[in-house]
Amino acid sequence: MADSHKITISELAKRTGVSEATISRALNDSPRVKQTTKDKIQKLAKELGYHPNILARSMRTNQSKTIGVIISNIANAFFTSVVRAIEDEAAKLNYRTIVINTDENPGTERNAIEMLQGYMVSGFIIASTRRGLDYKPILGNTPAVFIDRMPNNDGDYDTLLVNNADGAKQVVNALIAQGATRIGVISSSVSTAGQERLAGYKAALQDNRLSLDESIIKFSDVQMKNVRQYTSNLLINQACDGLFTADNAILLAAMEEITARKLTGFKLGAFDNEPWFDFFNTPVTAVQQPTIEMGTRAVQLLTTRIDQPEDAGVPELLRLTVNLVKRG
Amino acid sequence: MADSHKITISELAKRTGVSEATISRALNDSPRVKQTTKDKIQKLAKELGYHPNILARSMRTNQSKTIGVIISNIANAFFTSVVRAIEDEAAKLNYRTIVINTDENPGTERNAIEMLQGYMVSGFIIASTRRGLDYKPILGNTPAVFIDRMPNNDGDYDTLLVNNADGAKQVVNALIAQGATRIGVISSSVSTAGQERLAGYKAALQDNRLSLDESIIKFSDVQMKNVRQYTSNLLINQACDGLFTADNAILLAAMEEITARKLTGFKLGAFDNEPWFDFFNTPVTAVQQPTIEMGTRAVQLLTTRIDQPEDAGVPELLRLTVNLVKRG
DNA sequence: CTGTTAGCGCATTCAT
DNA sequence: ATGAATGCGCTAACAG
Repeated sequence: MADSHKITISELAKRTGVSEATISRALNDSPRVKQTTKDKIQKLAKELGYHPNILARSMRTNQSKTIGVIISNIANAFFTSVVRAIEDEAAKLNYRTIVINTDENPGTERNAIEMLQGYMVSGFIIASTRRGLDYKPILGNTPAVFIDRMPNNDGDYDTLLVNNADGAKQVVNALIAQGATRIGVISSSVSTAGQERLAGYKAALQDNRLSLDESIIKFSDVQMKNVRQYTSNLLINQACDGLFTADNAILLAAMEEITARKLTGFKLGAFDNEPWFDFFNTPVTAVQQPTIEMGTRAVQLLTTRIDQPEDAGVPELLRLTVNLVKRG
Repeated sequence: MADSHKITISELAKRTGVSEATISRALNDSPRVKQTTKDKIQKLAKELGYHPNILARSMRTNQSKTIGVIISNIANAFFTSVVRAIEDEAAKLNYRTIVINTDENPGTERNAIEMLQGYMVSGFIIASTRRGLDYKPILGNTPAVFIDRMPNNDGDYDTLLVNNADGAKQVVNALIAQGATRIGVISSSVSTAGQERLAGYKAALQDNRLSLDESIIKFSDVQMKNVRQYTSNLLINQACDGLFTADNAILLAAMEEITARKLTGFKLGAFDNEPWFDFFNTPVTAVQQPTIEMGTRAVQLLTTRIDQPEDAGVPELLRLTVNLVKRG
């Protein structure tokens, strides 16, 4: 019963006696309106609690100032942090975000993109869950930036990754420096990042003249169902004195097994770092990904492509650096 | 260059020779269209990759099938989990969500609500950050459900809380059972939840005939700047043999101090639980909030109010139960 | 500096 | 069973 009458531009026009066009211009602070008129209109708008209908504006201008963010697994603290940075930077640049979580489900990803097209999103930021997908026909002319994982269409889109191989190598080197000589690894099969991290693991072994044993290289499934079993297998049966987990989700699943079975006598390494790793009973040496930078840069790259397409140049592949955090 | 021509209803009308109205009806599976016509149109729409413009539809129908979610601190794992549940349930009921994080900033909260009004959201789910605010005039007739924190307008809106006092009491009782006799507490001053949890703490002391010492009751600031100092103060200067932290953020800040100064010889309790608390070197007894249930129920309450306002009845205040997880 | 006109894409009367 | 016409709220030509 409060707002019996919704405040629109035409409502303001009626009340002030000027045309809708003038109201619109005044509200958008156009220089083509006399200052006194502007003042009067803006004052009234504030009094009446006018707020623009973003949907109508988006339709009219054919751009919604909204970024569609498609994330493969929001439960992963890494993505949570990236999304947070995306939202902050987007807000700063006067963009809104709509975040969709795909749970690593390729079908969901495609649906999400198409649904967001219906929202007339100005662009996408995507942590891709399907390696093989050709995004060009789906995205059409809509700008997009890919993060964390390389899409098939590298070359068509700006892509923002970290130096996965180097980071993994740093971790494994640290484990070796801590005395480990037989280091098991549980990597991820779903993302390109997992493959690169595995390559870094191998490089570290080679640099340290440790032999490569394929039987202590494991791959987690999407739901992490097999990680606990692999952990015991590596640390007990395979007698590993080191374990490298290739992402956050894998580490936590492995820690469950380590804690439950009170496994000790090995060095633990991980990709992805969280402040609360400091509190773990089993020390974990990890690389911290630049999540804030990744989210911030992604938005900047995207909005540049949206707002100044001519300035954007050819799509780039950027590699951000990671930081080693030694523990134990 | 791919989709040189965007597929709209009028485009489909041209290609099929029928009117836009028929296309619209067919696409919405109206019974007022011949089946064969429907089939033909739906098939073509699929072929051409037609997707409805949600903005146009929302404007026309005056409802966007979108839920505005306003969260006071998304970095808190508790809220992350609730939001996740909200998104899942909303998707199931064919609603979209737009999530805005206010960082406990009251000004941001108000802006967020007004901005989302511009998106014509069908309703709000709000973790309020301002105790004193009267939401009625801002929200108007838009349905809303409040979660985690009691708004001033209880009675006007469905509200979904946990049994804070009881949960805190359970934790403190457990600490006492573990042998603690002088339990310091760091609570939150911003939310109503913090006050209720403090009441639960006091109740537990009373039940166990422990005296209440106001000098070991502290309140965190919003940025948790003072928590580390309080932690040392309580555990060292005040010689507490127990510490109760009233939420996730407070616990983590306290753990920083505990870890840095290697503080031992006390029992730790907390509101909010995370799976990885299992891995901490200092065991923490905590209550797990029903985050999934809270998110799910919030969406159900809200969508009921949106879709069947007559069935919704008077606004309810619901208290969900929490589960104690003993450690140490 | 301001007004008039038109249309974004869609769903919905009211016709037929 | 289908079509014609209208308008949601806004901005962008085009006048003047």
